Amino acid sequence: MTTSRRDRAPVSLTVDLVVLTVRDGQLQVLLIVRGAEPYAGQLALPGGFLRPGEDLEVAARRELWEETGVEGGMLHLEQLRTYAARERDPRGRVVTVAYLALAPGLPIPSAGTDAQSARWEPVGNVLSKSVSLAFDHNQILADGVERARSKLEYTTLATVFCGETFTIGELRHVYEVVWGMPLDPRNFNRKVIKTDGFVEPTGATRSLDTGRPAALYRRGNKTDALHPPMLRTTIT
Amino acid sequence: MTTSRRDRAPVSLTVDLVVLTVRDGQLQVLLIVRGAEPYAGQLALPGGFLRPGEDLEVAARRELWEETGVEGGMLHLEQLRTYAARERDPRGRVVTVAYLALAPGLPIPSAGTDAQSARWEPVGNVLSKSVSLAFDHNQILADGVERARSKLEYTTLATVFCGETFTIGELRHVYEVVWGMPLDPRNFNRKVIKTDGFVEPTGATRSLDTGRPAALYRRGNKTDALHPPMLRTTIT
DNA sequence: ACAAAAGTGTTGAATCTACACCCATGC
DNA sequence: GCATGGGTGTAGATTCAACACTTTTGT
Repeated sequence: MTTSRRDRAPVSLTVDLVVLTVRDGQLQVLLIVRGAEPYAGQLALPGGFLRPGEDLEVAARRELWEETGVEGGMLHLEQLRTYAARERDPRGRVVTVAYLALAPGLPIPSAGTDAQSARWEPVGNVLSKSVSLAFDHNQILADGVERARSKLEYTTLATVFCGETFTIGELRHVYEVVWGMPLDPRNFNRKVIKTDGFVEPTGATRSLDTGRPAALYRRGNKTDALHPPMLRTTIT
Repeated sequence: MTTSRRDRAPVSLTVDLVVLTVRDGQLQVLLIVRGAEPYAGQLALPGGFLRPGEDLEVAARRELWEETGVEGGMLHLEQLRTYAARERDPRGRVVTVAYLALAPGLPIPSAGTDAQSARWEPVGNVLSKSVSLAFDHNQILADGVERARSKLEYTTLATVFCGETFTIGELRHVYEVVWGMPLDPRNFNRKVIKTDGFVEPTGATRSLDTGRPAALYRRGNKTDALHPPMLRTTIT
């Protein structure tokens, strides 16, 4: 190690969050309107600077709370990727660690202290570039959505989009929205039920406006890997 | 954004590499003996400080070359994860971005300028703690191996462990070593051949010491996703 | 001839897909 | 009754796992 002290680039670290939910039959992302330069007034992912001695995941939950009022205590949070391109932030060398959060349908967030406002936006509007985000946040969002899509295939993660208890139909709805394709309700039902540890019945049922009441389930004990995976047999 | 300047923790960024290869029927990782404090004389993953204005992936290839003499030009390199626990480095707040590299059987590296020596070590010896690494590198290695194992299932990545051209037997050997389980040569053959874009025949054959010569293949045009995946049907 | 590795055939089991069909509720 | 969504049955196609068997080389 002959690295001299001046070869060690000191950088600022930020944490940004891709918070996804399923609302109104669409996959939506939580965005804020930036209140300060750079990119003041523009839409961006929630996030901010890591504080001295703070852990990344702690910082992620804190920023989420401060900027959007969303309580991060019980949502699924996983590290997505780190972005460090030189020109990504006009303030200098700012490296960001992006996190992916998946949440059940959340209340419309109330503006916190650090943001003028926060809101849900359908990801389709952002990915198609009709809504443009600050920094490289369009890219980060695209990576997050891609991660979510593929994780639905080989993990039980879809259940975190649902509430504490849910019907198989609701779970199927999550898959259909995230993958953007219809699934056969009858085959989906069987597949989920017979996959060990995916969901477990609560015994209760839920009545919708119309139709037969559906059995309610909660998340199974299998946290992640699905064997065999839920296949989307169409082309990718 | 009311973040004051002192709330922005300046950190040092390092890049560390989990370089995996298949040698002598074992999955092996490239390690160096640290030449400087902290952890001088102890084994560690190759890596080092990011230089001002340097991109992460460039830094990863540079450190690999400087510390081990391995030419990173043509090996598969992907970001693994970022580690930022407060106590992970005695020098202060040092955050590391870990990269995973997969390479065909490489020559035994010659020591470079920054390391007293570099060598291959079977990952089993490290994961079982009979070999202990500096910093949190044991954890980083475990995460890298886990990533490699699962990527073999649903991507064509196993081919990067092979040379430019390879036999199906060699490819199967990669799977067997990384997954640590025997596979049926006959079924494996068919599965790989019929999976569109996995491998394509070169027309040539290769003779081993004994047995019928095997047809040679090169990587197919499908870079990543495998549909359907190569399933390990046994318990995980 | 024999050993060894490559590759093909085949068979029964399991799974997937596309339906027909029944069930339970609100209106 | 009728619309609507929940859930079961089932037949044909596809895939999988296991293993017999043939092919092609070196010795």
